[in-house]
Amino acid sequence: MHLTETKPEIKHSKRFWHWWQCQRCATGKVQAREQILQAAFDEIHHVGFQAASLSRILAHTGLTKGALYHHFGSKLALGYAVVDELLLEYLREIWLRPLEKTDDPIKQLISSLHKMGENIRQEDLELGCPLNNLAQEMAPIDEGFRRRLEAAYSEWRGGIESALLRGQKSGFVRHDVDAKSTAATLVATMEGCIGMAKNAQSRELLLQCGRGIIQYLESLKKHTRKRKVT
Amino acid sequence: MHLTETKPEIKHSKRFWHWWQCQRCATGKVQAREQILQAAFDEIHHVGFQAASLSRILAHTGLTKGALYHHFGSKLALGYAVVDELLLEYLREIWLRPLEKTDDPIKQLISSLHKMGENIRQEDLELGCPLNNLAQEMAPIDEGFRRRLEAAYSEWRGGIESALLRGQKSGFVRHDVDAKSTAATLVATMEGCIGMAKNAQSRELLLQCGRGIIQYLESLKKHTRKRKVT
DNA sequence: AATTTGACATACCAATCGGTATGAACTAAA
DNA sequence: TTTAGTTCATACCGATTGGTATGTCAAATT
Repeated sequence: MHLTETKPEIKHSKRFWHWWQCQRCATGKVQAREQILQAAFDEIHHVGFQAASLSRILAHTGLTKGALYHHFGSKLALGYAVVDELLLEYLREIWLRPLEKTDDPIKQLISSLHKMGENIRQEDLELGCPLNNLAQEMAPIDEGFRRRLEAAYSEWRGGIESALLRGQKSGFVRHDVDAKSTAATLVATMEGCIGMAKNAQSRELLLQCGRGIIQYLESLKKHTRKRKVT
Repeated sequence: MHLTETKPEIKHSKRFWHWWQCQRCATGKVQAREQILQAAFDEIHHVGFQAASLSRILAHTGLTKGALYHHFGSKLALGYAVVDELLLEYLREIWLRPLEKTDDPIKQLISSLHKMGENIRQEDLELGCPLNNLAQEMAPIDEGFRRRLEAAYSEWRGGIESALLRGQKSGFVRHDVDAKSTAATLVATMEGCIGMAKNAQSRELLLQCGRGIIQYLESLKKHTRKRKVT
């Protein structure tokens, strides 16, 4: 899944000819697959996977079905690729990577929540969490989707769990909290809050729920002065 | 919701003759609309609204499009009716009605959670909460759906909020809890837990999250002996 | 008895869906 | 230069979709 890192900057010098300016070859050829992936992600984020239209996806890229079915075997395969190559990466970059670098997961999570509450755009508020959207729609319908999304959720919970355990060792987290169930409750609550705010189209409700989560997180803090780090 | 018990055993006998025994008119006529409603609810619960097929819905009822478009103006109108006449009733009966009768909302909520955890069928676990499903799918797409579903959520939150306020007056709930934001967080967390358990297809995860919610509810209790009621 | 209205069934429609077959343009290898 | 393999575009397919127009029969109304 990480093999796409190897995409070359200038793959071939082929882009300069065709006697004057082949728009397609000049700009997008090497990115055709990524274009489709991103457009598919957007389309799915807007209308869900089942209602996602391949024609609309392609219309947004300027490509045609020939390109799509050259890179992806089917609509389902395209959907899987969106999860594997985009959704999972977003999750890791936004939620998991920051947690790996800290011994104070509570502080880090609160920081992430604040950052999200401040930076979230109206459109994203209305569209909700793409991971949760896809999970709620496709989990009962397609086992392939369900397994991939469950793997993502599992990784998410696992990341929080191990961060909480590290936090306990470092003295930032109370020792009587069960890391595993706390991680599960945290993820579930965050997704639930985003979903509720999405339906209400209310940033205020999102912030309200966010404060509830932060309050919950604060209750997990260890208050001894055993270690005081900046 | 349980009215479907009265559906006739001999589903297709209606075509046996018009002039001596019209099965349809004899038994099911008044229920045709409710049959379609219930079948639509099931179909939507299984595949979502957009992917819901009118043909499949009708196939499950034995009726035809003539009946459907006689009672409902469009697929959208059918979807709205499902929300207004079925979903909202479920919500009120299962979650809101019990709360109205008690002065100890925490006890009541914990009881409801236990009941749900014990009685939930595997199929319902996999399909998730129909209200949440519909909200996550349709809120960004159709304003009519969104408003109706938001009205439902608002009623849900409001019911919990006023129950919490009554609980405070009666001395069962701590006075420093903010009823409104607590109600919002509770609903969001419950939906989030159901959604997460649905994706994981794990009753264990559902129970785990449920314990997390109960733990949160316990923290809202007032522990004075001011009033001790059975 | 005659007529209207309600409650459906039947047959059909254009539009859209995901998917495929074929071929053109181009590159890399021989 | 020839050949083989990529990378797409074009044109088309059957299936399914929501929706409609018309017809039929029973009950209600006049």
